[in-house]
Amino acid sequence: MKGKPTSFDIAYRAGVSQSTVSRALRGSPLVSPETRKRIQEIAKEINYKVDKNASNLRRQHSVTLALLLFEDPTTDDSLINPFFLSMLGSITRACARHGYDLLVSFQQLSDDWHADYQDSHKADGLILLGYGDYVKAKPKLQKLVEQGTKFVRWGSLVPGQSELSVGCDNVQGGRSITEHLLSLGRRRIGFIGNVSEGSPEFADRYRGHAEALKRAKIKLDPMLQIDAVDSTEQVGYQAAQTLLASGQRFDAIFAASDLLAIGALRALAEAGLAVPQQVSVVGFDNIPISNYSIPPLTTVSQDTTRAGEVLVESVLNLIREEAAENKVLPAQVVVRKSCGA
Amino acid sequence: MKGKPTSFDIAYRAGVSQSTVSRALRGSPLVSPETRKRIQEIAKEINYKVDKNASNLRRQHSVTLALLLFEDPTTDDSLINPFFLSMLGSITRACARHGYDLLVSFQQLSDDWHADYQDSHKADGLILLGYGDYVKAKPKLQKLVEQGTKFVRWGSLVPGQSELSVGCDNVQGGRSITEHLLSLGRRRIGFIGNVSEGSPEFADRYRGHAEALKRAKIKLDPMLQIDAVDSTEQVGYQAAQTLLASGQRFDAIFAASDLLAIGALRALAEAGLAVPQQVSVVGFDNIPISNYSIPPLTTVSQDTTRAGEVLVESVLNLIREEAAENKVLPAQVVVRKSCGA
DNA sequence: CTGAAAGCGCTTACAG
DNA sequence: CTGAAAGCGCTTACAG
Repeated sequence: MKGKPTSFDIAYRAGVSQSTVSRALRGSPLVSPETRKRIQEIAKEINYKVDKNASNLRRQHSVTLALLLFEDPTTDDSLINPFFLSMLGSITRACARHGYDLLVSFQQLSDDWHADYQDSHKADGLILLGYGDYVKAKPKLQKLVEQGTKFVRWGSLVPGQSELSVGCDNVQGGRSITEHLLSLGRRRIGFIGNVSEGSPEFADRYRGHAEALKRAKIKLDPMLQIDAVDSTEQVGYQAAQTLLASGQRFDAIFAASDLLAIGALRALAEAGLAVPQQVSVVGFDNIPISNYSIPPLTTVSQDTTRAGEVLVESVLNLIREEAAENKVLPAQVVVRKSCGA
Repeated sequence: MKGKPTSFDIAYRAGVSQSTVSRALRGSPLVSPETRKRIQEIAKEINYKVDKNASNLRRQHSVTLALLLFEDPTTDDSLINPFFLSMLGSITRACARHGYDLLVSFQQLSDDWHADYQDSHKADGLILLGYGDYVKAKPKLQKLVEQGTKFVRWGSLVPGQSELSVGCDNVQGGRSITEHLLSLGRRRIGFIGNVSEGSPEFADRYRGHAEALKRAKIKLDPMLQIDAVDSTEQVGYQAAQTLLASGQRFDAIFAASDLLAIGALRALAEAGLAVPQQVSVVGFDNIPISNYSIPPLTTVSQDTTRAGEVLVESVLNLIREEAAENKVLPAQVVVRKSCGA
């Protein structure tokens, strides 16, 4: 046989029509068990696989999802946020479970990705991860919704958002971890991370932090909040240095991400401050390395396995035109050494 | 307009034939500049994108590569080797540069992936990462080659291999890092990692290690080599404990991967041994976190950006039926604090 | 430089 | 339960 076998080759061998072959292979009930069995055997024997392009063209969908990772073009290759990377792992697995393929791509906000993926029928739906500044992304997302693009965004629920989103409960997570710190007797807690509208996740974590303080009747001191332009170790290091240099007293640091926390850990070590004896440090995300920092980091876990699953199910609902609603997943404190518990 | 626009819609609007539209959009020289311009404008205006399924079906290829990550099904989601993850990043980017899409999937060695991807025309070529035990994988790879599957394996060059591979020079990397350790006066160097045929990378690193010792006229002590069933922090931790418990004297540890080294660091810290004062520790891979371990890890860098590029170019060569040869990329020592330089 | 037509390999109404 | 036939939306040899 020259070239890849087609359904006609099988039909010929099985002595049936090509239609029957197609039906048998797609699991149609309109075919007798014996015929189906014979066809399946031949297919296996000659290593036949349905041509996806033909099948997709005919059925007008691709059984493929696209994962679009947005990223700051200024950051370098290797510094992809490990949190996104574990999301990628779980999304890949969730797709496989649902019989979908996963296309992965890095994008810039300016790119024409919606068109590129969905309009060209490369993917039936999109999953957006790490869109950068939400304020900038919002109008584009809105336009996508209007165009009927099937997509879901990973992130915080934002008032007035038009797109579907799945995220973890950042407010609750921030509240829980701060409550934990308070339970350990910490009172002056530095917060590293942006709290602007453009970073809804971080802002929500800060909001939860503030709520916990309020419930404990402790005044929120804005001097203890340090901006972090990005979620990297380097930025966390610098932010902690800024906090140190400010002369503010503090007995704990709540970094809005583990990467920031790990940077803070380094700055504190250099400054000769013992963690957790002198300063408790906690992060957010529970990325794999947080377990191996020195000391191991107390943090807030977002269940990435579940998140990947929910993300995939959500786009799938959109694709099937079924009801799909925004989801907020619970966040859980993971106590390790860095907080001093 | 109902449904997605097709090339016929554009042809109608532009007052030309559908063939001309297709040619104009594919950049055929057989179309006048004015016609092309008009067509392109209309396409943009009505948000037209070539249907990939139709195009691929007709052209008999998919302009897509598949990245297959093999993994031990027993390990949990989040523990994907960070080294593979950065490879993934660079492979994704390299694909984009070449105009290819990237399908990502986790596989088990037993799966029917070759069929699943290439035979079904989902991907034109495959990139294999982390195939587990090479001895087990070999027969399957050989069969793939015989079937004409276009794929490239990331890893060490193995005598008698039939498939195309791209890897880093693990022998040279192992030699260089050991030479570095020797230059610092270290003489009894523990090696953590398997050295069997099933793990050709690790075996090569050990071979380089042995070569360096030999050149320095130092006897290789097999008692200082500790197996590591897997490349994880946990396993590294245990292996270092085994080494410690063995009662062997050692003034350095060369772990075959950074993850193993980071585990060793933890075991040494617990044992009250100062790194690098009492024991030098070095790893291999230069994964992002190695820069943030305490102390920062001296390691061997595999240039993942370059590796991703070469991997993609290699499969592309195979696909285009051009000459493709096995590639070995240089490895470079990255000196940080953990070695005591 | 342009158009009419065949065909890529399927899926699925339609007819039996 | 099965077959003949149309058609998904392109690309490209063929003819002009």
